[in-house]
Amino acid sequence: MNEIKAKYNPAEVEDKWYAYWIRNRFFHSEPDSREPYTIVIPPPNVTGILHMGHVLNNTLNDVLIRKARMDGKNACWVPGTDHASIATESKVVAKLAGMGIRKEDLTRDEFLKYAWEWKEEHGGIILQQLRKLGASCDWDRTKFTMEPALSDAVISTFVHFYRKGLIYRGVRMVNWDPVGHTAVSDEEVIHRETASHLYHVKYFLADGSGKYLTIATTRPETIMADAAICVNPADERHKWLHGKKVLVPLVNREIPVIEDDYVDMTFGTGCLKVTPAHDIHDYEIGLRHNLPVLEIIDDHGCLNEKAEVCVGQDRFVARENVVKMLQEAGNLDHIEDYTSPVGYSERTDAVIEPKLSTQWFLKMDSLAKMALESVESGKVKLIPDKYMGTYRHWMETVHDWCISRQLWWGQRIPAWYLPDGSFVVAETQQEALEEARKLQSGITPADLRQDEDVLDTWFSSWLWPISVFDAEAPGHPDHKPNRDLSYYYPTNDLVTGPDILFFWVARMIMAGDSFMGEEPFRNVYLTGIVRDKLGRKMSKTLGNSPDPLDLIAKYGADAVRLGMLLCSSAGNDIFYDESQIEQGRNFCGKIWNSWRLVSGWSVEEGASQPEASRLAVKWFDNLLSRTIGDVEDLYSKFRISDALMAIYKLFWDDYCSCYLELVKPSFGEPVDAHTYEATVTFFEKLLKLIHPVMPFITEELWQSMEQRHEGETIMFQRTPSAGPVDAAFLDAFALAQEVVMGIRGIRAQKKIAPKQPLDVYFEGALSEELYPVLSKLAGIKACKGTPEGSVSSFIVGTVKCSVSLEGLVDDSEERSRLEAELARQKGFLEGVRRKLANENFVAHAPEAVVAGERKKEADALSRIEALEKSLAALAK
RNA sequence: GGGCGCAUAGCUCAGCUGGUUUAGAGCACCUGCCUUACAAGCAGGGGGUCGGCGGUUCGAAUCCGUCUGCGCCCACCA
Repeated sequence: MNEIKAKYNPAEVEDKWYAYWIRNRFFHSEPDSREPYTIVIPPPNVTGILHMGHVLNNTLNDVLIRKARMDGKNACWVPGTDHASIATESKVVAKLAGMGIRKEDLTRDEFLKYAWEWKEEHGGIILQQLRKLGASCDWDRTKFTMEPALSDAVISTFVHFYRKGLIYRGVRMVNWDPVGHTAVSDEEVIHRETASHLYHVKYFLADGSGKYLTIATTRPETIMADAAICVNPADERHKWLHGKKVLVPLVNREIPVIEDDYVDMTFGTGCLKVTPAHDIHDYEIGLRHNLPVLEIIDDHGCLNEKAEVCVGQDRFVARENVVKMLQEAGNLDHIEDYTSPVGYSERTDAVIEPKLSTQWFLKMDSLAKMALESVESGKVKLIPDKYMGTYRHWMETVHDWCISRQLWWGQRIPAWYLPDGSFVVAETQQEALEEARKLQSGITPADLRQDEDVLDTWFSSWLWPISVFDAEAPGHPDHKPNRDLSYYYPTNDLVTGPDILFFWVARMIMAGDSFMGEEPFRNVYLTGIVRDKLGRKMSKTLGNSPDPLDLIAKYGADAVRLGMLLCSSAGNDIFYDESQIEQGRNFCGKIWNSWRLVSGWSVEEGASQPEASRLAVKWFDNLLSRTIGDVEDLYSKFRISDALMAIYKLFWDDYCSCYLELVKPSFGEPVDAHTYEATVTFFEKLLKLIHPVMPFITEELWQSMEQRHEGETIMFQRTPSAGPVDAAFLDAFALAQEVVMGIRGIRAQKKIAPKQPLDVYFEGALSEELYPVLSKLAGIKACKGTPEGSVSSFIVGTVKCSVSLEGLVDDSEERSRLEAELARQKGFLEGVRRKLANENFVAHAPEAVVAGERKKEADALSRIEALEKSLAALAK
């Protein structure tokens, strides 16, 4: 047995054991005959740094993986990072800007060189940080979504879907991010209610009559792109306009008045300006009415020469100026305040500009159908299942996925254009050349021009659970899985946030269905969002997110892990507060000190076991078994925080506060060997139970319990199993504990020192067997018969406990206490009797329930009798 | 605008298909204790008419309806 320090020092212990685990490659997994248990990490952005959300997510992942490992499974947690194309590219652009370099001035290759340098420099910091948290990832398997093999998988997938006719190229209205200079998918647009104005603008008739109509618009800067004015054909108010032409204000271009049912007669003035280039609905109206498309906003969100006015100005600057000009020109009727939803880019927070452009799309109908079926059939379980509804809704209304991005950082779209504008899709340039030559025989490599765009990041991350094992599999449904893939796939559980349920989870299911014919995981545990005490989402801009590494340094990783888990039921948001981490630290201290106590005992081999110790061992053994059963059940339902709380209470309240107090020898006395052995065994089991949550302190203590050898670890110890449970004994013991609390209560109330011996008389169903427990925990002598003189009495269940207090008690105080209790009991009895007097109740309720009520009645009566007796005795 | 979810102690939550001594836990709080493992601790204690109203039932925190207040998702009525 090793010396144990007075205080637990997490910093030193954590680094030591993490290095030990790595040195022994305990986290590494290879396929073998054991049952696999697999988790793939939700890959964080390669240039990201650890935040509290990661802490929560990865702690949960680590708890699951460590638990599985101790359950004897071959546990494999695959780590890695995501290239996060738009997020990373914008960071690189910002960094270059700081160096005075503009992206536009670089070639693609030059830019990518910078980007890779950045990735090498900052990439993987977050993976280093995860080590501080204790994450037991198989680092040998670390993957990056843009590494060559995984990129190849992305390309194969693209080609596969293209050849199946699921990927197409087309001109569509897309969500344009004018800051990121790229299209983004519908899912990357966040709508927020935004205060703006509704501008009422007069459009004069082209016939010079001076008549005009008024339209309401939120976007006056787009009027120069108007192609028509539209009214509802059923709208009587505007019948006079049918077939007329009006002039676009400021530019005086003539446009027709058209009729379309789309127009809502109750909104605004019932007249709509149609701007096909800059509004999705207008675009559709334009298609129906064959209207010209006039684009006046460029990729940067500035007005171009086609606008004729405010050329070169940013769209919001132009808005102000156009309004001024309208006013001056007499075209502005009035302005009203108006709040409407505006789309923002998830990544850059820029206001999304609907923009017509040529993009690549993946047809979602059939994929979404499969993915919906996977969840509805229960093959993939969402935890909690409240997300089923939104999942279904999304799957049923999903649009085709815009997968092209006008960026450089990412997998470049494998399409090559021929000089005549036609294109071929192929995995390599060589193949593309062959394909192209089938179209035009004389094509040379120099004639081919590869598409400039890259693929959406999610187009690579949706392959993650497959490609991390076998990058050949995606894109090749007939591929024979390699050893890793066939062993580890499907993975078991996925822990992630609900915010990427559709971005990522749903699409992984689609990819799994498509290429493996099997869902990529069984359970999806959706965590909440980590918020601060005030309920605000943790964010860098608010500055309300602590640095997890600071917390780890201050409290220890185990404390941080426990603190995060304590308050994290699945799907609910987490209200982070540092006090939770303090609680974790305190628990570490408790565990530490309990072992300090036990390890300090001297053992006397031949000594007989005190009765209190024998009972304590029997009790804790049963309680441990029962709790292990409960904990297993809670884990199976992913009720991690409840499982943790059960172990926490078992350790602290039951083992430390009760068990150790019962078996603790008097100061300087030795402990008998039986008790000692049991105490150590219990402690070791408790360490194993809590190890998945608190890996460091448990390893430290487990290692110090006896001489261990290199290569031994608590990590691979088996989860303690539950033995038979003597429920009757546990109940009897619980009753005794209540008696102890009652006696302690009287001591506190009467200010009687804990060590002052007391005689206590018991009447009723209290097992005499447990008297030694009472005696040790409450410092009393248990007596039979009737007490003489002053007593203070209380009732537990149907046991009357009378504490003999000759000379110590104040009768009037005792009387009022007893009277209050009597009144409470009478009220209770009355309630029970009211129920029993109800004929309907007796007739309709199940017999067992009625019997239960009768038992309550009888118990209450006996308690009342006992209390009355005590009061009568007091009166004497 | 549509859909989903949530309202239980000061805070965070349990309470599964209605009946287990007239609601539980952790934290916080209050009162005693520096009792030789631990003051980051020990012992004790207070605190909720289970959001409002109505209904079903012998019986409702638990089921149904409705109202109120939150949260989330979806949706570009200009």
